[in-house]
Amino acid sequence: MKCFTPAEIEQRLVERSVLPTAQRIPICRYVLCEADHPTADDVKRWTDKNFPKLSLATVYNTLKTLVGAGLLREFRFPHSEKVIYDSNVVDHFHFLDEESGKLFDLSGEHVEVRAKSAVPEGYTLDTIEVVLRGRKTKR
Amino acid sequence: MKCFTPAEIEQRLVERSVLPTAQRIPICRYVLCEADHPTADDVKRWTDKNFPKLSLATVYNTLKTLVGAGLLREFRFPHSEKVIYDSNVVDHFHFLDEESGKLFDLSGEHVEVRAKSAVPEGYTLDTIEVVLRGRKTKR
DNA sequence: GTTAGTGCAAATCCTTTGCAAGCCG
DNA sequence: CGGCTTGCAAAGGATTTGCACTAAC
Repeated sequence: MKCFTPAEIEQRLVERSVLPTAQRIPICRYVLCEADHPTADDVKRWTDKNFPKLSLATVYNTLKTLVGAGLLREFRFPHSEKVIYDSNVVDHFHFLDEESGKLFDLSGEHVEVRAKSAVPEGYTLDTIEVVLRGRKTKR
Repeated sequence: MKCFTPAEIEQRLVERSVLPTAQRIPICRYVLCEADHPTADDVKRWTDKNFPKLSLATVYNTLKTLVGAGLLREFRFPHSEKVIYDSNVVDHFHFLDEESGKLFDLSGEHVEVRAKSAVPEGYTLDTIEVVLRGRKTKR
């Protein structure tokens, strides 16, 4: 898990032309460092504990702003209707624990996709998404 | 696109212990034959045209029943918050046209995934999901 | 006649939006 | 001052649910 100092967070925001407001910094602290594939709801629960005056709308606004700034990615997975945010903005895949819903990041080294003949006639391939699903091995 | 006769549809339902009611048969006709990755909404729009008395709740109930019976699969894709139904119940992957939202089925021949080292320690791999995303080639 | 299926409307969940008020440059 | 940000509450879209009604064994 990456860990940025408050100063580093502020710097990253400024770099991307996002004003580092009093609400955005704590949200970033959680979302970019501490959290692991959180939902908006997870973020709200965390801010409720730590920064009680922060509103749900601001959570959503900030998350959207961060996604727009390229500091965060949003995913939608088959197992949940909620949007899931990922501070890992490098291309990667996921492994889903079907029991707990926990997600593991998989880098390109772990998964190889060969999609040569898969792109329909007249189309250009843009991105590849892979989700492996499984569960804890029973023994 | 598969095409079943009304009799075949009825038989498939009965085989899976799903009562072939007056509402379910038309829904199946659309969903199992005519439709291409429809949403619940698509189904409702179709029944509104062809079987006006059919309620939204029945559409959802029927879709859920069909999924439970293994006649239909449901998917959730990153580009849409709606559930998408697929009459192709054999394992396969998808190509998404990011502009139109249209989905193409890809069989295992088209895409090869090597996931050897990707499964986290202590986990067993269950299924693999792949979505390729792209758009029409500009020329 | 009992059980399963249907229709309707209300409810729920997640997310977005409108708008008035606050803050910062 | 003027624009961006915030908070609140209301609205919105997708799906589910409660319940009375109907239909099929």
